Amino acid sequence: MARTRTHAEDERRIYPLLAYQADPIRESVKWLGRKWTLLILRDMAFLKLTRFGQILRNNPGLTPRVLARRLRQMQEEGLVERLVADEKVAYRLTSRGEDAVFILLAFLRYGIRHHLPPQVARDAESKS
Amino acid sequence: MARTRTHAEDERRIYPLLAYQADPIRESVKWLGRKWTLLILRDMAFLKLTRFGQILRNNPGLTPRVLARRLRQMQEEGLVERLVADEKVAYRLTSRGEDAVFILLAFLRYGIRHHLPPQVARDAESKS
DNA sequence: CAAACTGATATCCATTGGATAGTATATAGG
DNA sequence: CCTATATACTATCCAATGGATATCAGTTTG
Repeated sequence: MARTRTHAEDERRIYPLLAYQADPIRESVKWLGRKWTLLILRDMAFLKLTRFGQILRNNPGLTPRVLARRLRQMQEEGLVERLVADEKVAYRLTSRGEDAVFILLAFLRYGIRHHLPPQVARDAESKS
Repeated sequence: MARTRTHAEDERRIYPLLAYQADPIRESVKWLGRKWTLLILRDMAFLKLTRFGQILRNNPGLTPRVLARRLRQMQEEGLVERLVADEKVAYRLTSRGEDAVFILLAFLRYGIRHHLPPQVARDAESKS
């Protein structure tokens, strides 16, 4: 009864051979690709929102529990910093967080081309 | 005991006023931002992979169940098409799927800057 | 002084994703 | 000819994540 290998076993057999596979897309997707992360970055980068409540109100569907967890993760990953001044909390992008604007612009461009009513998309294209 | 409004109720109160808020980043993130979607697109766009098994083997952690579901969703969203020729299945990017390369390139650039060992990152920058 | 707003946290349930095993069909080798 | 292997999946089951709601402690505001 020779047992066949499972999928995970196959992977463990194959991947040690590569040892360190530099895979920048995989890495950056891993850090930035979780739900809400890019939308929070957009609010901070383009709309200059800094407050918990502002970001929460600007993202229908986002709940306080999820926003709190995402902001904590983004701090751990060095994308944002949490500042307390005058008893008030403010979140600010780090330089690493600001570098994500190029990704946001790529999504913006794609969204304009594919997710707007055609007339609006044409107007937007002609302006750029 | 005047009940306070829930978060979801607040949203329903606010958002109908805006009726249609064109939000290209939100839309494109919604379609492309689910786990594995961008990595599958990368495999197809850059590595020219077309087969289920190729994509599966190229993404450690991705399981057949998830890949099958993601490919089906990506077909529904018009990102890929499923072709059967000669009893063999092949997946191909649609033009909409190919437009996602700009997003992939933005992630690539970010990943090179922030998720590679510094020496490797410098080498990669100087070549571009 | 009470209501409302701030930045959260706690509890609970639904959805999604991951690990593993198994299917049907086809081809290859001993 | 029978076994082994590959291909493209599907089926079960469990774990992790996300969403809805309520709540809280500490200001502000009316």
